[in-house]
Order: sequence, then structure tokens, then C-alpha cells
Amino acid sequence: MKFIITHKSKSSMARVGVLETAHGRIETPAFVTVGTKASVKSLGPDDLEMVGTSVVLANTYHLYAAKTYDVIRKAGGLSRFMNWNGITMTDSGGFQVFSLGFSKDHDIGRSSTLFPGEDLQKMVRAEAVKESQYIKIMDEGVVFRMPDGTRTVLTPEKSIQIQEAIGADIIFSFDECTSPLASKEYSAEAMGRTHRWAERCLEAKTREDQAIFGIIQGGEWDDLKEESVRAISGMPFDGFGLGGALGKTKERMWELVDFINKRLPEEKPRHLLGVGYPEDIPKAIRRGVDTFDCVAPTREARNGTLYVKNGRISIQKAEYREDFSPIEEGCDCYTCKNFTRTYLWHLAREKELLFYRLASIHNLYFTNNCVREIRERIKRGEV
RNA sequence: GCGCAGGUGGCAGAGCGGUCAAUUGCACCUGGCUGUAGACCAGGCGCCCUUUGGGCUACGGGGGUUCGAAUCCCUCCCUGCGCA
Repeated sequence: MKFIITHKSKSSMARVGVLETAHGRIETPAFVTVGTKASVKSLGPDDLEMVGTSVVLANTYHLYAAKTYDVIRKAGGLSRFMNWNGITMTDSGGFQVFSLGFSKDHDIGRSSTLFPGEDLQKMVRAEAVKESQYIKIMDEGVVFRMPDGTRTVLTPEKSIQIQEAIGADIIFSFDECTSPLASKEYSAEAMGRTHRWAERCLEAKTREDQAIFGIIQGGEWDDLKEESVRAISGMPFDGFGLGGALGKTKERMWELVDFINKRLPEEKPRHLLGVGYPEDIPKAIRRGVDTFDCVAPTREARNGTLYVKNGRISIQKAEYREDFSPIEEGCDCYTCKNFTRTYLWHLAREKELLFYRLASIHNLYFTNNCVREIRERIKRGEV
């Protein structure tokens, strides 16, 4: 993997770069489309191309649990397997430590409520992290137990082994993603473990054609974050992931992203894990984030939320019953150029399969386009 | 015309003397979704009052039995099936 910064903003930490891997080169900042199980739900590779996607992120945990990672290796790697002619990444499974553990135990939203309200914070004993009924975290690794009894064990070595079999261009080190409600004491403990796992991941890695990003943890505390940045950036990673608990509020999250990126070596790419509402995009980029992934555009699309310039609309609402305009006037996406809100309203209500595709196409196009516009502005020196 | 079965909230369909303003599903309305165990989840859904609460109108129409009926009886209307 090669990463070259081609433009730098004068007024912020924003930068434009070129990221090159065996499967092509892309410009950053770039939005990474999530395709957890080697598929972006409801879309094919031609759709992805049309929508401006340049990178797809799959998940180690899911492909391992599905017992297909060896098949992916035989198929010639993730890219060939899913016939995606572009860059690929795999997440290490570390996030599932959180989403299948703490958040599941405490029913925090259904997965990763990033910013729990105060009422929720009071209800949850932060130390309960250690008592999950779904997962067991040890220094050696993590044991996941599904409701049906199925056991999945993931260790740093195992995660790397699977990620090498899957064969994405960029892989992530296996981390323990803690809850934003975890205590400082526990967060420190988990962070230490994440650092030890990071070393083991590098140790276990054998393929030269894959890049590996190390993940910064340390919760919301400056001193821990500082320590995590120092530890992870001290290891020979090709890039970095900003992960996990980034404070209890949005404001704090941006402070932390800022804090981390100021301390990370400038020349290596930074990936902000799991953040990507349209309104987050400019903020992330201004703080020096190069790539970021998010399930929101696709998930929200499937759930009927479509992005527009002034926010978002719920297409199944009665008010769109006779709205013959496109989702967004002036949008060049396939959906907007060919279909009306009325039609989408109808498809959404009837749960027609076409809806999921058309809605996902629009939200992804919207997201990618938003990133592209900012990228162009950085190049023109406007940001 | 006779026999049998049945008429319950927008629809389907429970309830079969009090704990029923009425289970449940669908539909509808409101929210939510940020490294995807998510094409999902949560709440609301007769009317009125500020509520944990209270009042009113409701289970085809009318009448009755009972302290009390969606639930029992009579009658009328309507629907399905069988026989004419």
C-alpha cells in the first residue's frame, strides 16, 4: 500500500491524498461503504461503481461465523469473491466485542448507541462490562456465545489469520472496543489489552501485500488517548484506525478526533471507524480523517430514511404519497434521475425489494458525493 | 322457504357473565438507527379530561334477564353453507 498526500488545507487539518493498493488507487478523503458479509446489502458491484464507492469494508467476525473465509481464499480473495473491482478492507471483529457484548447485555439501542443519554448512563453500571452473558474477554482473546449456543473464539492471531484468508487490501488489528459508559479504570485495562493484541497482530501477520492499520483506543480520557496514540503509532502499522468509545457526546468525539490526529504521524492514513452521518463528514475531514466507514447510509436507506440537503426524510410518510418530485431535486443519482418520491413511498410501504436498492443507491451516492465535493474544495484551496 | 353456522374496533380474527375500551396479526401514526446477529427496533392507535388516574360512547338494530352482558334470552336485519 502506498499513501501520498497531494494537497493540504491551510485552514484545517484536512488533506487530499492518493491511496494505492493492489486493487487500485483512490483519492482520499473517501467514504468506505460497509459490506459486512462480503456484500453491500441490496447492491451489486455495478451499483457500487455507479454510486461512486471506492472502498468496501467487510467483517472478519461475520465471515468467520458464516464459515466462509476459507472459501473466499480459494475464490482468490474478497475482491474476486464478490467481484468488486476496487479496494477492500476488513474490520478485525473487535467492534463485535462491544456490539455483541456490552451493548447487547444492556440493550443500548440495538447495537452501538454512540452517545447514550444521561438516563441510560445512570442505569448502567459501567463495570458490568466484565460480566457479559454473551462474550467473555480474556487476554488471550474473546469467546462469543450466540443465543443458539454457537461459540466463536477470536484471538488476535485468529483474526489476522482470517483476515489474511479473506485477503482484503487493508486489514485492522484486533482491538477491544469498549463502551462509552465504561469506567476509566476498565477503559485503561482494555486499552492495555488492545496494545498487547496490536503487537500480536503484527507478529502474526505474514502477507506483504496487505496493509494493516492499528486501532487507537483509550476511551474519552486525554491521558489514555495520548498513551494509546503513542503505543500504536510506535508500532510499524501502515495506518491508523480511530475507534471505539469516543466520549459521551458528539462534541467530545470531535475533540478527541482532533486530539488524536494532531498526535498521529502525518504521513500515514487515518481511518475513523464507524462514523458517517452526512453532517459528520465535513467535521471528520477537517480534523484530518482520510477514510471513514459507516453503516448508516445503507441501513437508514433500508429503514426508509433518505438523505437530502436539508437533512433527511422518512419516505414512507403519508406526505410523500403524491409527491412526484425526485428524492432530491438536482441529485444525479440513478434513483433520483429515474424515480419519484411517490414511487419510493409505494415501494417502501409494500416492502418491495427494489426499494432497498434504490434507497441505498441514493444514500450512498449522496454520501460519496458529499465527500467528493469537499475533496475538490480542498484541492482548490477552499477548505 | 327450512336447517346449520355466524355477525367484535380500518381489515382479519380472539374473547363467550364481572379482572374488556376489549388478546393477536395486518394496516396506519410517531420516534430511533453511526467499525451491520438490523430489508430492523421502540412507542401510539374509540372520544374527552392535566396524570399513576377519571369520565363518556362502544362488540349488527331493538327489547329483556342480572347487582353487573361483547358474553345469557327474545325479536328484527344481514352474511355463509346445506336442502328445497
